[in-house]
Amino acid sequence: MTAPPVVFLMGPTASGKTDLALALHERLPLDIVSVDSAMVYRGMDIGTAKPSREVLTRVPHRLIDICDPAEAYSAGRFRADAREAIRDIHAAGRIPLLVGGTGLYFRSLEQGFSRLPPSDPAVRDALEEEADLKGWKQMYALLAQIDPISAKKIHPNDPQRIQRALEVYRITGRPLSSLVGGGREGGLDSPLIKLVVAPAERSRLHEVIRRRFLGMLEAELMAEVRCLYERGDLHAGLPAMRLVGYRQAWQYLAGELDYNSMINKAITATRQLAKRQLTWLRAEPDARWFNSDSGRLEERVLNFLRKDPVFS
RNA sequence: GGCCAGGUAGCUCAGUUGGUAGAGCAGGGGACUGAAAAUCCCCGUGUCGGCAGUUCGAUUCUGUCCCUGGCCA
Repeated sequence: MTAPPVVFLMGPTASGKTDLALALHERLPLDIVSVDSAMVYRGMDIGTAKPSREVLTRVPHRLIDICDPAEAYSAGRFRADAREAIRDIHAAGRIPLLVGGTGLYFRSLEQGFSRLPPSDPAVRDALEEEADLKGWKQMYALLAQIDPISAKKIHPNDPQRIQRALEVYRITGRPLSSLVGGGREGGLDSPLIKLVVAPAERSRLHEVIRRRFLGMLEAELMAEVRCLYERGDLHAGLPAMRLVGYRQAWQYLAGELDYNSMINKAITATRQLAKRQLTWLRAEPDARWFNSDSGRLEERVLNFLRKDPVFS
């Protein structure tokens, strides 16, 4: 008896994953788990293109609205949360449909992680302060001393990864590279069906992204962001406030951007996000691709799934 | 109509004391082990507005024409 299966539905932002997932849920014994680093945040609905309130109550989605924007969610938490969700769904005799566009989350779930410590805000703050003082060049030099192997892999201009490598060293006393060397563990051992939906034409995706953002503004995105802005305990450095759209809207509210620049920069940032997502997807082995801008998408995906013994 | 300032990469502009040019942004490709909608790496031939002249050689100098913006009529 092999482990029960799991379906991945992956795609860049604005490719229609959410609607497709709902359609699949209606016709097959699939329950939805979100794989989205932005939809986890509560009170961030319009800009993350979450399914509507109405849809969420009718069709449960796991891993949406599970984190306050003041907190940093993480790939590590995702992996644990997702495994629990998968276990529950399997226990109910159904099949998990993991839907989203966050490449790192999919990979960490599928392949697991090396035994590394989770991030530690206190250590990060300390490193941040140190870097403000000495500069990241110095921090990189430090890393090169304690962990030359990691330093070789990390670009000197990549503060985020330099910081993580130093953090791991401070917490464990061991270089990141030595811990990663042990390989990953805790990956999924379920059979996987991987679906990718993406438009064949990039220009088409760009157009959809533009229209969608303008639609978000009409849906009162600014009121939503103003609400977050006025909470008082949030700031621009938080992961949640660096999300595409929210970052630019925040800058606009802070008077750093005029309204039109805000719109243009948000749309541009979304396009760039979609491009990065596509880079993950192209590297994904064994995925079945569906063109999202030719017709009858649901039907094509459904036909494909029904051919699988899992659904017969 | 006159004067001035411009017309250089998709956009904003720099530059060449004459040897056919380079940044930022956009765009494309890539990386990705607890922030990942994040963070980073790589990629720049374009009649240097048209035509003519000077010159071994003009995008660079001269003339002329066209276009844009400003000022004056």
